[in-house]
Amino acid sequence: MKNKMAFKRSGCPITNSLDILGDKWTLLVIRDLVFGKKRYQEFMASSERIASNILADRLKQLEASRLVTRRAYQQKPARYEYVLTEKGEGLKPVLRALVVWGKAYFSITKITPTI
Amino acid sequence: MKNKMAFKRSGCPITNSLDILGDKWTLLVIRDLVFGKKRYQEFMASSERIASNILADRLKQLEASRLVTRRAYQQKPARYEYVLTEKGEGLKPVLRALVVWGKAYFSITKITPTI
DNA sequence: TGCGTTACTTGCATTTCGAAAGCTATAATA
DNA sequence: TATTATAGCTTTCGAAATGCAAGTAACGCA
Repeated sequence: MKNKMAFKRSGCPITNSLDILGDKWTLLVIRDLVFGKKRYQEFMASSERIASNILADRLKQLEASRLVTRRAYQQKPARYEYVLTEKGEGLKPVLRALVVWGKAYFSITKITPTI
Repeated sequence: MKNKMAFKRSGCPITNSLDILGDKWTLLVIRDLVFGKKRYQEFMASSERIASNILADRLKQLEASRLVTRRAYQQKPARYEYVLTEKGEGLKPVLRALVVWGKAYFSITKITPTI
């Protein structure tokens, strides 16, 4: 994993946010975390079918950006879970706004997450 | 330009939204449009220094997704401008949420857009 | 005739994505 | 004891996206 955006492109808060969130998967992982998912296989089970390597990469980036915390929930064998930090929880309004917009403009929307 | 996400990955409104908005540039172009920028060179002048081909591609995608309208503001020579549709304007709450989050968690944020 | 402006397009090297297969440690089962 | 299963990843490699630089087209102006 190489860091994708080590420098800041500008001082704009939108730009700073997109440097972390600006791709097709990161906010979906955060959505799952908001829904209470914690484990690797739970994220893998989502209907968007994220590739294993992409998920691992995103979880590492989210940890590096301090949006999630990784901790072992058991030893032998070591198993891990991911939890949103306060910074990560702070993205709920962004997700809510996306839900509102998505519902308003995509008729194919079937599932309506309550965040 | 090939279309990046012709099919829908799921019925989730967040997923549907990210199929259009999920990259590092699209929401920045929309931010500029919200600020009243209309012309190619105005978008090019933004401090994030978008590449010319990427800008052209994003404007085409935004038009295809019906978030912006392209129209000639003069003939001979033909010159074009871009304006947000209602669907595009509908993204303001998303941008506002990103500004709030970006301001809260990035100290390096200098510019504070008022959307 | 030559230069500047606007709105792009093209070429090409680098980077990222993504599907599939593989790996490691341990538990459960035959 | 050997095999299979489970969880949490990592590796490989071809395809697609990105981004820098240069080029193009149509016109106005000097």
